Amino acid sequence: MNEYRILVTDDEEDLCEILKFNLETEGYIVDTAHSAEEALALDLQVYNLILLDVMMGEISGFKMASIIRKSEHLKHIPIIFLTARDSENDKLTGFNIGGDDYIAKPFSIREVQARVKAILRRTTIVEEEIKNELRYETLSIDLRSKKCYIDNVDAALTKKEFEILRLLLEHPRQVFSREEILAQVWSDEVYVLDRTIDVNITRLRKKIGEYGKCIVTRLGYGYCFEQ
Amino acid sequence: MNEYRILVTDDEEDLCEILKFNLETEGYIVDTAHSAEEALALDLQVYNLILLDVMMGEISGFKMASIIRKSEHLKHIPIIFLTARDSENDKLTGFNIGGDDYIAKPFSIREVQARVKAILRRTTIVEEEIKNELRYETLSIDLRSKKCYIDNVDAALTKKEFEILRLLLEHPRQVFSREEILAQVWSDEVYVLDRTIDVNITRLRKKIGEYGKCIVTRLGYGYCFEQ
DNA sequence: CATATTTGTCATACGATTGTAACACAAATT
DNA sequence: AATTTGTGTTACAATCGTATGACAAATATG
Repeated sequence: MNEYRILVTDDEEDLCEILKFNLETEGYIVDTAHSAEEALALDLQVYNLILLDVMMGEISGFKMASIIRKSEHLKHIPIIFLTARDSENDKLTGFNIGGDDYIAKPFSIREVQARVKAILRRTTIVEEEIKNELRYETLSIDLRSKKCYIDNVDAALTKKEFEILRLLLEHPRQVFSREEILAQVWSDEVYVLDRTIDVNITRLRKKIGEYGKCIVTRLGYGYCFEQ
Repeated sequence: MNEYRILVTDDEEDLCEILKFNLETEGYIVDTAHSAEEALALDLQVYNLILLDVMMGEISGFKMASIIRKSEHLKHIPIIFLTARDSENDKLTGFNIGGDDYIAKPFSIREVQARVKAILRRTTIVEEEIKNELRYETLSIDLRSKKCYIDNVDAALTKKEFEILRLLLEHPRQVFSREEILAQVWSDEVYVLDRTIDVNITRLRKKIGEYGKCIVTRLGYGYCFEQ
């Protein structure tokens, strides 16, 4: 779930390999294609990002990008164009087609890594907002279905457990006193003892496995989700 | 308190209204302006976010953004650019001006809502963190996480230690008598001896290393944090 | 209405925090 | 210099705060 798939499309095979190697050291899964035709034959929707050379054989990068942008299943995939040093026109065309970024050759590997990271971060934040989920590593909670997943497996939290986790996850690093948790999670319901929270925290911790350690007890203060 | 004000600036009045309506359903307070001139006449510092069309009459969105970025009172306000994909705008490099995000037209309302939410959350988290921090050189305390860091390393203070340090740090150079410290930190809890404070001060000093010297004893008066 | 699930309370055990006492030392006062 | 007063420091004990299992009450579900 934390793994991003990237497709590198460039007719220079050496360059493809350099990019592949350097992006893989960053933890991405990288495939390569050496022409637009080859790329379009792949199942593109598995990719989270496409690096696309502008100048390629029969079908140019721009042409390929516009094909992608016309496909319902693919149009959301961010595209970074690679092209020969700033011809302002190319840059314009690139953005017009809907490229998300643009890197001029020759480029530094560092620059590519940075831009890739920035784009992926931006798009995943937005995707999470659209899906209404909160996430920390492979722990995610879906605010619509009120479910908590760990490695995409439902942790089967009860209502109280879910609401406590939600509160903590919405404000990471902030310590919540028992009074605050009571006010937020139990709201104006009947009175319950402070100790009740401890018990619910214990149950929650047990259900979320390793992530249970992220719910930290701050002695005398309360509880807190630590990243 | 949870109300965010957003300014939408676009010369297409219909689009402004659509955005206004859809952002208001999300609970934001939305104003609109139909030109940069109109927008700049407003008291911009009340806004938490500005949505800015790039292509507008006399003053472009980029121009307006750079004006905002040059103002001390406004430069922190996040800006999301709205750009037309088919525009001939030759200032795309202006993304360097300091936009926080950009959205290409035509866009889905969902996408706009998501990006707005993402940006606002990000900026408020940062603001909260700044607001809730007390700092002296490389010693900092975070009032939300109740933690004290020295050179970004957690000093692992206990509750009493933290609360004493907080009191002193909130009023540097002010001498606090033991009675005052008791009242502030122990409040109406059980009685404890004056000497208890000495011991806690000693423990605190030990934990904050070199900064321990900043907690100065004023003989016959009490303690004080000296910068 | 019966059953399953969730939630709350109690009792106990354990460890961290905090308070106290005792002594050593420093500063002020005589 | 002697005395008084105030503070630093250590060690130890008391207290406090929390984790957790077991059970009961409440709530949801069929």
